[in-house]
Amino acid sequence: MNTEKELLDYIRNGGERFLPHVSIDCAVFGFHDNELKILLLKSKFLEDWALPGGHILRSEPLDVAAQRILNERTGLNDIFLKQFQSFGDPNRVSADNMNYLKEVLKVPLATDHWLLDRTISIGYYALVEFSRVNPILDYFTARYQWWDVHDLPSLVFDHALMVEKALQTVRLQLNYQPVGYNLLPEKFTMPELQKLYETMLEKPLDRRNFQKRMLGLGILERLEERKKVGPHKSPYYYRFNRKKYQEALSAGLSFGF
Amino acid sequence: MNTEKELLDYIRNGGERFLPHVSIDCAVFGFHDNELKILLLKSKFLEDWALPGGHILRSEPLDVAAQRILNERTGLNDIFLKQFQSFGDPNRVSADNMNYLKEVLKVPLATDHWLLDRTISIGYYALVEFSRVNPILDYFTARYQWWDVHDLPSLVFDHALMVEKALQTVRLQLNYQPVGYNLLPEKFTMPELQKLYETMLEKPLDRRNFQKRMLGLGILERLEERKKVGPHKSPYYYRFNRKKYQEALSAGLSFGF
DNA sequence: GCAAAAGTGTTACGCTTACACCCATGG
DNA sequence: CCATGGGTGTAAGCGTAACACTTTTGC
Repeated sequence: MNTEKELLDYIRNGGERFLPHVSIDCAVFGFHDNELKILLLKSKFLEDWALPGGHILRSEPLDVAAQRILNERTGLNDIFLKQFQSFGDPNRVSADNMNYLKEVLKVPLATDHWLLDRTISIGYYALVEFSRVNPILDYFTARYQWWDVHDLPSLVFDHALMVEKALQTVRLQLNYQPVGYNLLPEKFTMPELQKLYETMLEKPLDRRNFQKRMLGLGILERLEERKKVGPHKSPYYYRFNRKKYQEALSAGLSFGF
Repeated sequence: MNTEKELLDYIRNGGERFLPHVSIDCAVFGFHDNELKILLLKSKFLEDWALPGGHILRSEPLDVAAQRILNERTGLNDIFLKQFQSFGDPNRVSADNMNYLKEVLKVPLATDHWLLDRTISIGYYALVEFSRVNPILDYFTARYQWWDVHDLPSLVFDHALMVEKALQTVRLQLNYQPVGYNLLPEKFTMPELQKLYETMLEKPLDRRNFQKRMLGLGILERLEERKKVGPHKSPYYYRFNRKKYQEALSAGLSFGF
């Protein structure tokens, strides 16, 4: 949807290509500056910020739709994505909230229009490597911005609830999901990994015990290279051993937090 | 839907009262004879067994819809119900699977009929007290039956997948959800409670450690009464102290399994 | 009296936590 | 040389798991 023409076609005829009454919204998490961040977009037509989302093609599986929607917006492929909950409050998107469709776009819309009828949204969360995301603007979107999850702007519809539930889910699954693997770059230091877990768990961890535990899982490889980052000893780089990580996850790995 | 007339009206005009493209299916778990059971129904019009399910009223919240659907089928109120996943494979209900609507009911249906179009189903699981369930038949349903989760019949659509995911979810949440509270009757013995956990965890537990752990949680009350069940010592009855159970859950209770 | 199941307490082990000193680097 | 942060091992304590004998009951 890069032109007004495409947008109008989407509004008028999207109901033929997409499944009405259902949508997908994605809480995209990244990690940067020792903060857990979430990617939000600002529509040209709404005051508040929103999760990236979209509709499901008529014959498209849900997981594929979520991947496609994020790929169109971030350029990323093979994103770590998990469905976490569906949101269906009948007033989650009020008629008022959709008024921009009529007013801003000057398009006459029937009350049973596919975009105005009640819509259930399926919530996905994504874990991505912060630096690899290059948001792609479309005709709908004014800009993208990463937000610290502790300091969010006002969100449209029920998206604040979605973020809250996505966060809860990620935190609960921290012990069993490859959170570090997906949120950190290829190479990272032990203090960086620890900061990630401290941020997720919202509590400080003991450096020595943390390192013992992580190395004890047998899924990390220490590199020769050290990161040079200031007036002190340089930390080693580590990377995940993909194969061993996969094996450990299959075998019921728990990080023990 | 107790008469053919009501059923026909539902098929013809249900799309006005219910939200199309979305449905709810419920995996109802009970515990009996030391087995975890699931409640399935046999439609008059299908070969295979099915989870109880239904559609969402146009302005009804999801959780309310799930409660209503189960209440209509089991007579139970205030059921412990949790949404666990939405299922949206485009072929989860094939056109062939819906042929019964045309053939058996002899109703001419357009291809864009609200019941034939692709439908996303929101999966809920319920934990109920086995003995309190009195299934209510309607015009659609031939009968209900409890099935051991290890020995299920052939299921319609993608309902086998739903049962599998529901089971996974229940097992994962065993430590944080009041599983015993909802699956057992008011009064129960310690061996019964232990059997429930052994069934859920699929492994034997030590009697003494189990009892210590459960009593240590401070949510059980021992009654004077003992259950008389055979040529051996009679076990005490216990019941949950609701108030303390709620407090413990809020405080982040974990059973430790 | 015997078979079957329930009531009960103690010990050992392992895992988790707490904790401190030395080293490298940049300014 | 000093401030900052990273690398590393050990000891104590707590929680979990292992384990056996006695009691009750029905036949």
